[in-house]
Amino acid sequence: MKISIEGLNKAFESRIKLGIMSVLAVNHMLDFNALKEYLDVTDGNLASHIKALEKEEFIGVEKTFVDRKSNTKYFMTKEGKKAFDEHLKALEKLIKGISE
Amino acid sequence: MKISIEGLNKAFESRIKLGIMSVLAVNHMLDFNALKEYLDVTDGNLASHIKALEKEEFIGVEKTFVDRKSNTKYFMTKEGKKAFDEHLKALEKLIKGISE
DNA sequence: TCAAAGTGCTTTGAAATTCAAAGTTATGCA
DNA sequence: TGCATAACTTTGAATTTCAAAGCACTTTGA
Repeated sequence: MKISIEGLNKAFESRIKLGIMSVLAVNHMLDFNALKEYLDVTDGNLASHIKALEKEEFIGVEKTFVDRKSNTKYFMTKEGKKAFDEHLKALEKLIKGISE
Repeated sequence: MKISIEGLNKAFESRIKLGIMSVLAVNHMLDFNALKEYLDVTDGNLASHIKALEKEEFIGVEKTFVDRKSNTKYFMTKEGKKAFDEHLKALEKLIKGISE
Protein backbone atom coordinates (compact mmCIF):
# COMPACT_ATOMS: atom_id res chain seq x y z
CA MET A 1 0.00 0.00 0.00
CA LYS A 2 1.45 3.26 -1.05
CA ILE A 3 -0.85 5.72 0.59
CA SER A 4 -0.40 6.07 4.31
CA ILE A 5 -1.17 8.85 6.66
CA GLU A 6 0.76 7.25 9.44
CA GLY A 7 3.59 9.42 10.53
CA LEU A 8 1.62 12.59 10.08
CA ASN A 9 1.61 14.42 13.36
CA LYS A 10 -1.69 15.73 14.56
CA ALA A 11 0.07 18.65 16.16
CA PHE A 12 1.09 20.01 12.77
CA GLU A 13 -2.13 19.52 10.92
CA SER A 14 -3.40 23.04 10.95
CA ARG A 15 -2.14 25.39 8.32
CA ILE A 16 -1.04 27.84 10.92
CA LYS A 17 0.87 25.39 13.05
CA LEU A 18 2.48 23.98 9.95
CA GLY A 19 3.38 27.53 9.06
CA ILE A 20 4.81 28.35 12.45
CA MET A 21 7.01 25.29 12.39
CA SER A 22 8.09 25.87 8.81
CA VAL A 23 9.04 29.43 9.45
CA LEU A 24 10.90 28.49 12.60
CA ALA A 25 12.66 25.72 10.77
CA VAL A 26 14.13 28.26 8.40
CA ASN A 27 14.60 31.23 10.73
CA HIS A 28 16.06 30.00 13.93
CA MET A 29 14.38 32.52 16.14
CA LEU A 30 11.50 34.82 15.51
CA ASP A 31 9.33 37.10 17.57
CA PHE A 32 5.59 37.27 17.73
CA ASN A 33 5.25 39.98 15.16
CA ALA A 34 7.48 38.39 12.63
CA LEU A 35 5.43 35.22 12.85
CA LYS A 36 2.26 37.22 12.60
CA GLU A 37 3.40 38.88 9.43
CA TYR A 38 4.63 35.71 7.87
CA LEU A 39 1.41 33.92 8.53
CA ASP A 40 -1.08 36.73 8.28
CA VAL A 41 -3.22 35.82 11.25
CA THR A 42 -4.80 37.74 14.07
CA ASP A 43 -2.96 38.04 17.37
CA GLY A 44 -5.33 35.84 19.29
CA ASN A 45 -5.30 33.14 16.72
CA LEU A 46 -1.54 33.07 16.49
CA ALA A 47 -1.23 33.09 20.27
CA SER A 48 -3.41 30.03 20.67
CA HIS A 49 -1.53 28.07 18.04
CA ILE A 50 1.74 29.03 19.64
CA LYS A 51 0.47 28.00 23.01
CA ALA A 52 -0.57 24.61 21.72
CA LEU A 53 2.87 24.00 20.22
CA GLU A 54 4.49 25.20 23.40
CA LYS A 55 2.42 22.81 25.40
CA GLU A 56 3.68 19.94 23.28
CA GLU A 57 7.18 21.32 23.84
CA PHE A 58 7.72 21.62 20.14
CA ILE A 59 8.61 25.25 20.41
CA GLY A 60 10.20 27.24 23.19
CA VAL A 61 9.92 30.85 24.25
CA GLU A 62 12.43 33.41 25.27
CA LYS A 63 11.16 36.59 26.77
CA THR A 64 13.42 39.60 26.87
CA PHE A 65 13.21 43.34 26.67
CA VAL A 66 14.22 45.31 23.65
CA ASP A 67 14.19 49.08 24.09
CA ARG A 68 12.23 48.59 27.30
CA LYS A 69 9.52 46.77 25.35
CA SER A 70 8.83 43.17 25.98
CA ASN A 71 9.94 40.96 23.17
CA THR A 72 9.02 37.33 22.95
CA LYS A 73 11.01 35.09 20.71
CA TYR A 74 10.12 31.61 19.65
CA PHE A 75 12.29 28.77 18.52
CA MET A 76 11.95 25.08 17.78
CA THR A 77 12.98 22.69 20.48
CA LYS A 78 14.93 19.56 19.77
CA GLU A 79 11.80 17.47 20.05
CA GLY A 80 10.01 19.94 17.85
CA LYS A 81 12.65 19.60 15.19
CA LYS A 82 12.52 15.86 15.34
CA ALA A 83 8.74 15.67 15.26
CA PHE A 84 8.46 18.19 12.46
CA ASP A 85 11.08 16.43 10.45
CA GLU A 86 9.18 13.20 10.71
CA HIS A 87 5.99 14.95 9.75
CA LEU A 88 7.60 16.40 6.66
CA LYS A 89 8.99 13.04 5.70
CA ALA A 90 5.56 11.49 6.02
CA LEU A 91 4.11 14.25 3.88
CA GLU A 92 6.74 13.81 1.24
CA LYS A 93 6.11 10.11 1.17
CA LEU A 94 2.40 10.68 0.83
CA ILE A 95 2.85 13.07 -2.06
CA LYS A 96 5.24 10.72 -3.78
CA GLY A 97 2.81 7.87 -3.37
CA ILE A 98 0.16 9.89 -5.12
CA SER A 99 2.18 11.15 -8.03
CA GLU A 100 3.62 7.78 -8.91
CA MET B 1 10.14 34.83 1.16
CA LYS B 2 10.34 31.11 0.75
CA ILE B 3 7.93 29.89 3.34
CA SER B 4 4.32 30.37 2.48
CA ILE B 5 1.23 28.59 3.59
CA GLU B 6 -0.88 30.24 0.95
CA GLY B 7 -2.34 27.70 -1.35
CA LEU B 8 -2.91 25.20 1.40
CA ASN B 9 -6.56 24.34 1.43
CA LYS B 10 -8.30 24.33 4.77
CA ALA B 11 -10.53 21.54 3.57
CA PHE B 12 -7.59 19.14 3.41
CA GLU B 13 -5.91 20.02 6.65
CA SER B 14 -6.99 17.10 8.72
CA ARG B 15 -5.03 13.90 8.44
CA ILE B 16 -8.16 11.99 7.64
CA LYS B 17 -9.38 14.28 4.90
CA LEU B 18 -5.91 14.36 3.45
CA GLY B 19 -5.97 10.60 3.58
CA ILE B 20 -9.36 10.29 1.94
CA MET B 21 -8.30 12.50 -0.91
CA SER B 22 -4.96 10.78 -1.30
CA VAL B 23 -6.50 7.37 -1.42
CA LEU B 24 -9.14 8.52 -3.88
CA ALA B 25 -6.47 10.14 -6.00
CA VAL B 26 -4.83 6.79 -6.46
CA ASN B 27 -7.86 4.48 -6.50
CA HIS B 28 -10.49 6.01 -8.65
CA MET B 29 -13.42 4.70 -6.71
CA LEU B 30 -13.63 3.20 -3.30
CA ASP B 31 -16.38 2.20 -0.94
CA PHE B 32 -16.85 3.12 2.65
CA ASN B 33 -15.17 0.06 4.01
CA ALA B 34 -12.14 0.29 1.84
CA LEU B 35 -11.62 3.84 3.00
CA LYS B 36 -12.16 2.80 6.55
CA GLU B 37 -9.50 0.15 6.32
CA TYR B 38 -7.03 2.38 4.58
CA LEU B 39 -7.39 5.08 7.14
CA ASP B 40 -8.10 3.09 10.25
CA VAL B 41 -10.85 5.27 11.65
CA THR B 42 -14.19 4.60 13.23
CA ASP B 43 -17.30 4.65 11.08
CA GLY B 44 -18.70 7.82 12.51
CA ASN B 45 -15.49 9.68 12.19
CA LEU B 46 -15.00 8.65 8.61
CA ALA B 47 -18.59 9.49 7.78
CA SER B 48 -18.25 13.02 9.06
CA HIS B 49 -15.07 13.68 7.16
CA ILE B 50 -16.64 12.29 4.04
CA LYS B 51 -19.67 14.46 4.54
CA ALA B 52 -17.54 17.56 4.89
CA LEU B 53 -15.71 16.80 1.65
CA GLU B 54 -19.00 16.04 -0.05
CA LYS B 55 -20.39 19.33 1.08
CA GLU B 56 -17.47 21.11 -0.55
CA GLU B 57 -18.16 19.02 -3.63
CA PHE B 58 -14.67 17.64 -3.58
CA ILE B 59 -15.90 14.10 -3.57
CA GLY B 60 -19.00 12.49 -5.00
CA VAL B 61 -21.05 9.52 -3.98
CA GLU B 62 -22.59 6.66 -5.84
CA LYS B 63 -25.00 4.42 -4.00
CA THR B 64 -25.79 1.01 -5.35
CA PHE B 65 -26.57 -2.45 -4.14
CA VAL B 66 -24.14 -5.30 -4.24
CA ASP B 67 -25.54 -8.68 -3.28
CA ARG B 68 -28.61 -7.01 -1.79
CA LYS B 69 -26.39 -4.92 0.47
CA SER B 70 -26.11 -1.22 0.11
CA ASN B 71 -22.77 -0.16 -1.23
CA THR B 72 -21.63 3.43 -1.28
CA LYS B 73 -18.74 4.39 -3.45
CA TYR B 74 -16.82 7.60 -3.34
CA PHE B 75 -14.79 9.36 -5.98
CA MET B 76 -13.10 12.68 -6.46
CA THR B 77 -14.94 15.30 -8.40
CA LYS B 78 -13.27 17.49 -10.95
CA GLU B 79 -13.14 20.36 -8.51
CA GLY B 80 -11.82 18.03 -5.86
CA LYS B 81 -9.03 16.95 -8.13
CA LYS B 82 -8.15 20.50 -8.93
CA ALA B 83 -8.25 21.69 -5.36
CA PHE B 84 -6.30 18.73 -4.08
CA ASP B 85 -3.70 19.14 -6.76
CA GLU B 86 -3.17 22.72 -5.77
CA HIS B 87 -2.96 21.73 -2.15
CA LEU B 88 -0.29 19.18 -2.91
CA LYS B 89 1.65 21.66 -4.95
CA ALA B 90 1.56 24.12 -2.09
CA LEU B 91 2.74 21.44 0.28
CA GLU B 92 5.56 20.45 -1.98
CA LYS B 93 6.63 24.04 -2.30
CA LEU B 94 6.57 24.47 1.45
CA ILE B 95 8.69 21.40 2.01
CA LYS B 96 11.14 22.48 -0.64
CA GLY B 97 11.40 25.89 0.93
CA ILE B 98 12.35 24.35 4.22
CA SER B 99 14.90 21.86 3.00
CA GLU B 100 16.77 24.36 0.88
C1' DT C 1 -39.06 -19.56 11.04
C1' DC C 2 -37.49 -16.69 14.18
C1' DA C 3 -34.09 -14.59 17.23
C1' DA C 4 -29.41 -13.10 17.45
C1' DA C 5 -25.52 -11.33 15.23
C1' DG C 6 -23.51 -8.79 11.52
C1' DT C 7 -23.12 -5.09 7.81
C1' DG C 8 -23.02 -0.52 6.19
C1' DC C 9 -23.67 3.47 6.99
C1' DT C 10 -25.97 7.84 9.76
C1' DT C 11 -27.01 10.43 13.78
C1' DT C 12 -25.88 12.35 18.07
C1' DG C 13 -23.62 14.91 21.33
C1' DA C 14 -19.46 15.65 24.00
C1' DA C 15 -14.71 17.25 23.67
C1' DA C 16 -11.17 19.63 21.40
C1' DT C 17 -9.71 23.18 18.32
C1' DT C 18 -9.88 27.47 15.90
C1' DC C 19 -10.70 32.01 15.70
C1' DA C 20 -11.60 37.15 16.29
C1' DA C 21 -12.74 40.50 19.51
C1' DA C 22 -11.98 42.50 23.67
C1' DG C 23 -8.90 43.07 27.49
C1' DT C 24 -4.42 44.06 29.83
C1' DT C 25 -0.20 46.25 30.78
C1' DA C 26 3.42 49.04 29.58
C1' DT C 27 5.60 52.62 26.61
C1' DG C 28 5.60 56.71 23.38
C1' DC C 29 4.04 61.10 21.89
C1' DA C 30 1.64 65.66 22.14
C1' DT D 1 -2.08 64.56 31.66
C1' DG D 2 -4.17 61.86 28.29
C1' DC D 3 -4.58 59.43 24.10
C1' DA D 4 -2.51 56.21 20.89
C1' DT D 5 0.23 52.19 20.05
C1' DA D 6 2.59 47.81 20.97
C1' DA D 7 2.74 43.22 22.44
C1' DC D 8 0.65 39.94 23.93
C1' DT D 9 -3.38 37.33 26.74
C1' DT D 10 -7.97 36.16 27.77
C1' DT D 11 -12.54 35.06 26.54
C1' DG D 12 -16.11 32.81 24.55
C1' DA D 13 -18.56 31.60 20.37
C1' DA D 14 -18.30 28.76 16.19
C1' DT D 15 -16.53 24.95 14.02
C1' DT D 16 -14.48 20.49 13.77
C1' DT D 17 -13.38 15.98 15.34
C1' DC D 18 -14.54 11.92 17.23
C1' DA D 19 -16.62 7.59 19.26
C1' DA D 20 -20.76 5.62 20.70
C1' DA D 21 -25.25 4.66 19.75
C1' DG D 22 -28.81 4.12 16.36
C1' DC D 23 -31.08 2.38 12.21
C1' DA D 24 -32.41 -0.49 8.45
C1' DC D 25 -31.69 -4.12 6.58
C1' DT D 26 -29.30 -9.10 5.79
C1' DT D 27 -27.30 -13.32 7.23
C1' DT D 28 -26.74 -17.19 10.20
C1' DG D 29 -28.04 -21.00 12.76
C1' DA D 30 -31.11 -23.50 16.10
